[in-house]
Amino acid sequence: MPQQLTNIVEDLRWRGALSDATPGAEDLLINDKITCYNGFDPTSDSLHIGNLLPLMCLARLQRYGHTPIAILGGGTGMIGDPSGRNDERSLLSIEDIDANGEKIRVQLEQFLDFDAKSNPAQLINNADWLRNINYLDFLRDIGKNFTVNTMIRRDSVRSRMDREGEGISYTEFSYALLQAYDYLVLYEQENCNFQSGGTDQWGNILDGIDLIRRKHGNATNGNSLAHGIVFPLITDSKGDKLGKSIGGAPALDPNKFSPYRLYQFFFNTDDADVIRYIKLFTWLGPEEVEPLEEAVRENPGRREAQQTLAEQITEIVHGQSGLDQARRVTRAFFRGEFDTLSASELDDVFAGASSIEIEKCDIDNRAISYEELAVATNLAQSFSDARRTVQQGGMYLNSERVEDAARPIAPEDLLHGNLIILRRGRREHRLIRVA
RNA sequence: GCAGGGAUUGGGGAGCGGUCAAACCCAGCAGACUGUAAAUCUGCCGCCUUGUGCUUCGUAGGUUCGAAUCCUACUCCCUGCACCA
Repeated sequence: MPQQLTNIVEDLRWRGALSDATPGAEDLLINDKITCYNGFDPTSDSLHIGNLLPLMCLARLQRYGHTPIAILGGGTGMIGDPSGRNDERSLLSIEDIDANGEKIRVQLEQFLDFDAKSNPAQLINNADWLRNINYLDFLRDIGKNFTVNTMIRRDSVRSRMDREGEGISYTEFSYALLQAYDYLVLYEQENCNFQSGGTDQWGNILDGIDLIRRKHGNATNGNSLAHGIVFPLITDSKGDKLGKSIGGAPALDPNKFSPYRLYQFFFNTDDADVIRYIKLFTWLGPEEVEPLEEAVRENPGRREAQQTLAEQITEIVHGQSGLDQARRVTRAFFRGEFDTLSASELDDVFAGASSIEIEKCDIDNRAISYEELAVATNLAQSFSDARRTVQQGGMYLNSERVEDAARPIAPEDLLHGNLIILRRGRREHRLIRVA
């Protein structure tokens, strides 16, 4: 009998999404309507799957009637958060920050409901207030509330202080004040009394709460006026950060990381991690997840849970059309269903899988070798790599194992008269269109 | 500032005049086994025109028939000490 989730706290707990919360926070989440903000850094021009957890949690809060605020760090991004880093950041130009911010704004908008009647989401850029700060005023009003003694005790600061050569710049050292100030501003202007974030944000969040306490005192019951909740750092069963194995977290921007690739990324999740990820990253509840848990146990080979995870996330991030596309490409590559696809569906596959074009006459003249194509499509890093892999039996042309890396591509190799599929190993595919 | 130590192929880390494209470990890739999994086993893991081939061992020079290995200068890092406070 699946358990029932009757409130947001039970929900988050069941998902393993709640790592810590300030005293009294849970009571408010259950019995009150709160406003919670979460910051997103414009350090890159796309959100990535590491942002999925905070994003989903804001969305979950909204579904339980709370009001979410997504903060775009257009101001804080100019300084750089030292949390969780062991080296000084290089500063981004304002133009880059703003350009990144615009792209991220668009991505954020799809996760939250901005038209809800009682609790519409908000998207705010902290550049609005941070960029106009007067230094002297800030030192007098805000800086006075912080002691350096406490600040240097933070792990993120201390680890950098201990390093002789690098150290931490005054700029990054000051970061904590800015984020605390954000919280104060949001508390005063938006009635925002919750902040969420990863565990690495715990210190920053507490700083903000403390600042609000100094300015506004405590609630009548003695608890803080402001609260914080933090999410665990998501690692796989080997202890690696999610996405680390492929060298960096997959981007949510379909142009940087196609829906197909996102689908595949999650489809390949280990049995040991898949249920945990479903709970963290999808809307599915106990009644859907428990059967999947059973499926992993009883019949892991069918990969029902992995498929569900991949489908759910792809749809959440890229919508129904993105999911359809990912599915079509998957079917085409892994079941070789090219014959059954119509011309327009084929176009869709081309769109969903990165492809390149080559000239028909080069095929007719047998002017292009397999290894050249493999390198050109980035399937192999170098000719040596291509040959090596061929030698090891890891390269395929249209599902035929390639014996000779130097073999030319000939007209009879074309599928549908204009299509070539390269494959490396079991799941790395490249599509080549012949024009 | 003084005195020592160090910078090696993605990471860690051997090598200290030829036998070094450079041990070993991790990561990565391919194959086998499977389930587009994990574990395990095998192979690979600088580049190319596959060769007594080419370019690599912080940067620039030098010594030598020959240097990652020796010398000089420079850059950066680490450890002591001093200076400052």
